[in-house]
Amino acid sequence: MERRFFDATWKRTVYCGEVGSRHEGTEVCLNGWLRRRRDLGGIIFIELWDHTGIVQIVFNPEEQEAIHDLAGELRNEYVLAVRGVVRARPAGTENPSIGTGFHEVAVSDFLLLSPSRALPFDMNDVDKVDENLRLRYRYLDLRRPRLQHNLRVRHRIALFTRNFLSREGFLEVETPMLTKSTPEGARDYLVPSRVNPGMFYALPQSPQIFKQILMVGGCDRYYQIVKCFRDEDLRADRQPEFTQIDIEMSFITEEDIQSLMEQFMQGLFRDILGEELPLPFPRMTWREAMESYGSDKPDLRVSAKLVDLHDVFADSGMEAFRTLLTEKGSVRGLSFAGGAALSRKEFAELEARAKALGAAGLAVFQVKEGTLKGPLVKFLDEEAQKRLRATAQIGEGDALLVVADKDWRKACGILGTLRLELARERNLVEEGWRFLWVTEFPLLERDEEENRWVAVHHPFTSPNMEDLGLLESDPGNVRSRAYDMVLNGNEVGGGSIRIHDPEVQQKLFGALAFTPQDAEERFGFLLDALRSGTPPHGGIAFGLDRLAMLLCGGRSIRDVMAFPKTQKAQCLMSGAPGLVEDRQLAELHVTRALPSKE
RNA sequence: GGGGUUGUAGCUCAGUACGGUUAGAGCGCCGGCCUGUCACGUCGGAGGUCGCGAGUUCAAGUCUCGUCAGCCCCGCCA
Repeated sequence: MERRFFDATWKRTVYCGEVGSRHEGTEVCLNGWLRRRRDLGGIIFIELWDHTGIVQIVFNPEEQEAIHDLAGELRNEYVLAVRGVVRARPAGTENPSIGTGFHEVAVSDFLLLSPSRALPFDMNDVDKVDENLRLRYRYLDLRRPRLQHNLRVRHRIALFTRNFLSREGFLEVETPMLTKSTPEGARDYLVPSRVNPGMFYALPQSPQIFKQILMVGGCDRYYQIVKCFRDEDLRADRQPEFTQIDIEMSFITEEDIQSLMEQFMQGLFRDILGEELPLPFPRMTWREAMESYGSDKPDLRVSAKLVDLHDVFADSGMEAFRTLLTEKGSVRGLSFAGGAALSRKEFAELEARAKALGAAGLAVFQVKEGTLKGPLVKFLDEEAQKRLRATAQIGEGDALLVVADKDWRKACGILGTLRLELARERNLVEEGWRFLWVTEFPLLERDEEENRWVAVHHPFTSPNMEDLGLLESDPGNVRSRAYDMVLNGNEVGGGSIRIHDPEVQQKLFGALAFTPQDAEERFGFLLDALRSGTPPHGGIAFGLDRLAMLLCGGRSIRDVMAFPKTQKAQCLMSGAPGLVEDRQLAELHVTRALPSKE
């Protein structure tokens, strides 16, 4: 037979998953992958797949003998163009478990477009396959309905974002990928400059400074869906390159951006999931989040809260706690409904976990048969016991876990971790989408290694103007104008009102222990810009990958990225990163200095 | 940098607590039979450096040490 090629006559007239009653009796052309074949000796069925679904094709030797004979050679994942007439399946042979299951295509002719080798894993059973292999053969993994769905959801998120922000007057502006390294923050990915020997670009950790300068440049409202790069260790929700929805606005305060971003989320969830989010989202200060939930990104689906046991133990007979409290230490509790049933062994296991998190110990109170039990009860008089039960709101059958530490953040953090672990183990995480804003983060925190103050958010975040006076006297207690959007215990976005006053900016660089020359050298262009007529401005950035992950119900952002990297930041498909030739390095004025193997 | 976990046929796994014939199963692959299946059925066949390297032992998939890789977590991620 003459060799035939794919041409206009073989282009599909309908997607596989869309074959239905309206095509009955008409000839259609389908393009897709052979997902499964059932050769009954005479009649042959194949399932043809594309991203819309699956349809059954019938090769009947009585109807098309020559075509049927050729079909015997077909194998899984061959790419075919198939022509045939759509008809209702004979009564009793319908398959309601697939969308097209009441119809089939009686093939009249087909063209093999591309055969496939025997594949390294079974396409029909790919959910269980080792991620190693899935990443190496990502093009096969991508043919799974799950990943197809995720990529399409991700596209719809990006599309909704562009439509929403464009409608609200935002301008999408591209900022450079080859930019300048700044020493603050995450480790940079560096790119050597061939024409500037010894000099390096950095890939952006975020377009932060550029978007602020766009505000100085009169752009008023900017956004960008943009790749960002951070050379830090990976996690299920962290990749070295990831995508931000980056947003900045002029002449606004916190309330403006927060309420607009709530509307954005409301629209997005309506569009993607058909969910109606109630507005406004609750606001919570960072301090309250830490004290009540032991986290700066509280998961409100878990109802348990932490309590401050200062008043219970301040005058108690418990010497160690009393001393701790007089020295500004902290005793915190986590009420644990049903915890009275906890066995000695289970508690020991809990205590071990608390210690692994850095706790000196873990104490427990249990309410059994109306009385408070536990090793510390003997230190508490009747009054203090009453206060404990009232403060912690524990009743019959409940328990209270107690951690003491000289640092309240540590005590709360440990209980916050236990709170989540216990809730997950005991299925106490409620369904739903629980958003909130966390506000008033501290501006600065102490870096003990470098022995200096560093920015919690970034060095362009505006301090709360009321706290400006504390910048030199008590830097740790300066509140910032930063805010995070938190969803179900995930930080999905974070931003701030920026510093638009060059003097405040310089003051902050001072607090971060930059010399004036340092500041000028590194950020002089920003300071110059700020001195050139700068509107008050602020913004936010959302992690597109994390949002997509949550909206797809996934556990890892790898499942919403087409080509993710492994925990060692490698691409198993392409083999990146790889070695380069000496000639390339020489051009870039770079030499290798490999670590010696001990 | 640290802790945990996994690694046996192309894929998913069993076998390892207590070392002992020729390392098994299902799926996939190859071949035969089979005309309404849909995880088609059925008969047969090929397919193994038990991640890699040392060590203990008469004997190692199994025990010891090291190492590599995937995943989860801590540190880190303004």
